[in-house]
Amino acid sequence: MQKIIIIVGPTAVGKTALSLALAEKLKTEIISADSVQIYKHLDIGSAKPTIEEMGGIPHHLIDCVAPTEVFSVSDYAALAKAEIRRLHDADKIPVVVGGTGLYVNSLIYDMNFGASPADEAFRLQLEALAKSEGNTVVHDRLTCVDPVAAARIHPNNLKRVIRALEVNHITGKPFADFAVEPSKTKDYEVVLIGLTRPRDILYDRINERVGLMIEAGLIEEVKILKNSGLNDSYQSMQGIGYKEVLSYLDGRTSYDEMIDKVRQGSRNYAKRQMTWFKRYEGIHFIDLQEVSTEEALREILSIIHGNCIITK
RNA sequence: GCCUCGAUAGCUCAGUCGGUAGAGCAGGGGACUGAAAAUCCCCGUGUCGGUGGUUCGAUUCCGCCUCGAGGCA
Repeated sequence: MQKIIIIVGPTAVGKTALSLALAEKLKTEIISADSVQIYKHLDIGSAKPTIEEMGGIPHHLIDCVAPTEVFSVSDYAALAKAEIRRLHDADKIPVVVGGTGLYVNSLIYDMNFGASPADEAFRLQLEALAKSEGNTVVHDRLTCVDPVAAARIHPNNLKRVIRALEVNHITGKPFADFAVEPSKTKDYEVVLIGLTRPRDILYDRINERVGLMIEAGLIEEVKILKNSGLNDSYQSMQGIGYKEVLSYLDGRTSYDEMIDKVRQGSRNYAKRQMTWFKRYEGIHFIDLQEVSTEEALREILSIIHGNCIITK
């Protein structure tokens, strides 16, 4: 079974720098697992590595779709798996790097996304129903057709309730069929590395990075996107840093407030990411505050080669 | 100097007709199967500015003090 290395961690922890060094050492290529970097023209706000930073190492699943397009996990899984196959065929160990937990899940678990695409009209209809009759009415419908899924999804989590109904609507089968215990993929041997830093230090880094993004021209970047016709109804514009700057450009928030909101959103996001990654069985956490890049690399290499040194 | 209004959770504030108090945000924990940087759930003891007084009992009423905002001189 061929190996893949997956490096995860909260935003601003230092994934890019480490993965670049690792890819260099392994003479391989990088596959991104990031739901915003997938978009073209969302560069500064998504902390996309620049061409210079990439230093000649090929990156995949970055700049794949236009900001006007809708993109989903199943799209991601298909594209990423194709890249992984290609690298394996070339005898390279793919390095997957990213902070989007669901995308990572789509690679390490066997997930069945195939059967039910999105049905926009159906979603809108149920959203309207929820607005007029309340969330519980929609949830009650789910209880009728799929009590198992209904029991697992909170009535207020409208998105999920609607998705479960959508699957049922399209396939005629309960959502729970797709949501059994996730089974680990047999396609490859996954080496999972989780990058961490003490909470307060990570938050400081986030706050600082937002300032750097502004200096680097984030507002100008969003202005161009806005002028090209994008607004907050687009999926791509829901990213942290984009929605807030858009709101500022529309005069709905002050400059200072906008900066605070971007920082806040990033911090909250980092916390959610950490919750997600903590759940992975067999993940090797490395605290970048305690070890140097060199030491981290050495540790990762020894994990890859079997003699696991597990860090605390 | 005088008058008025404030002072309650890390922040913004609500409230207690006198029986020691609660929202939003922040923060913490968690969930997550085709929007996931999205979406959602759970967690609130704080000398109620200080100090005297009235009272069985004061954060609440009264006096004084401190600090802040505004007004009049």
